[in-house]
Amino acid sequence: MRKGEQTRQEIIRKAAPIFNQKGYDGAALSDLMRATGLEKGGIYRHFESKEELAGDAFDHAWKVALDARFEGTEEIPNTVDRLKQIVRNFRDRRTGLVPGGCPLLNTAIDSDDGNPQLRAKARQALSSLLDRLQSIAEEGLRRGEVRGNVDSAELAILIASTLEGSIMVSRLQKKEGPRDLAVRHLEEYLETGVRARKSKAGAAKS
Amino acid sequence: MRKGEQTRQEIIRKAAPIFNQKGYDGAALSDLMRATGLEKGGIYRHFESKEELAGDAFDHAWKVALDARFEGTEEIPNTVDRLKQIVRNFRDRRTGLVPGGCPLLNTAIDSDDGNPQLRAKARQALSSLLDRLQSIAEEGLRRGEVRGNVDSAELAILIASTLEGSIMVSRLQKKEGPRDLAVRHLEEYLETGVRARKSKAGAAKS
DNA sequence: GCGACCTGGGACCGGTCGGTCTCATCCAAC
DNA sequence: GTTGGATGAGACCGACCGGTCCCAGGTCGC
Repeated sequence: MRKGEQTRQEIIRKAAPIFNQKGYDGAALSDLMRATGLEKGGIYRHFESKEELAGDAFDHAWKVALDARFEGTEEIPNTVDRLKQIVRNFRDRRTGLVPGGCPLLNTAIDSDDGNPQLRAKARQALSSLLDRLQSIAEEGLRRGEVRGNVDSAELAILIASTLEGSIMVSRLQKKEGPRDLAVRHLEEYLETGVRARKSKAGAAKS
Repeated sequence: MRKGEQTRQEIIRKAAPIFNQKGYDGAALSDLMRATGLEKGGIYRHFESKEELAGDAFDHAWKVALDARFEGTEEIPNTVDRLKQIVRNFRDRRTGLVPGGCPLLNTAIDSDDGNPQLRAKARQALSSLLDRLQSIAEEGLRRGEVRGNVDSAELAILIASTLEGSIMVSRLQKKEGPRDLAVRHLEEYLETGVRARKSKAGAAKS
């Protein structure tokens, strides 16, 4: 049972870009066979269905994306600085990502009408992103680094949706400008609308 | 040549929601046959290929969406107020739209890897939206209603991508909150970061 | 009201889809 | 070194894909 698991992971790794680029319907078994170098039987030995493989491939792609976006941010002490770095990571940390653009964006649109299983995975992925952003904002609120009138859940949604939208535009235009613009806009917003004013710093709570 | 054109338009109208919901690959001829009530031959009489039909269906869906978003804004004298109303229209003018969410967002993601013809249409659709927003911003700059340091092209991109991203999140969560939040955020930004300060009003150019 | 042509039905096509099954081979534990 | 289960190949399946074509019937100009 050792070689098999290895092959299984290999299939997931090779299949993820196909699903991310072509979507669920667009990714034919023949594409997956070519990408993995396996015949149909070799693939179906490890997965019950195309849908199961697509689900695992999405999980993989999303984990890679999420890791890249939060890479090197845990140790930033100030929560607003941490959020700013996460935003910048959308622009700067792009190596090693699964090709085809943001898996969340792709899968959300792809599974919009049908495929409830993939849709559930997309919703869960969005939640995982929002939860991490929100908990940082909440920490900032507790520590007085974030202005008291900021709603942490709303801030998380604003950051995520602004970035995702700009990624869509950037990919469509094949230009990086829109994404970079969104990053700058959010940086400015975090500075002017979220970070606690200096006069209040340290005098926030305790 | 009269009845035929009528049928053709009917097919486009009926097919648009199918393509918008299921995507190009996901929309099978059998779906289109069911939606239109025609047999295969009846459809292919009016279109050379599925791709041509998909293109026309997208054009239709996008026209409807664009009209709704700019509806009742031309007559607003102040350009910043006009932009604010356009932003609000994303939230408020939703009747009569082609079901399945924003056609631009859907088609941009759908055609991301392949289908160059649909992709070209999506790019063109984005341009049509950005151009209209940008020209309003430019008018505002000329009239001194928009702050001089605002880049009209960047403002257009920021508005479009923020709204599109929030629409994706809203559709995924099946909640309207994220979209409404983006509308509020943009309204505030237009007020605090775009509208010319009162002290300068009237003293802008001539 | 006739005739020509426009229109739509539906059988038919080759290809490809996702999925199954059998069998040879490989590998690993003993 | 043997053996039994894990592994992958690839032929095969029925369904359905997008697309073609011809014919019956409807529509329209005259």
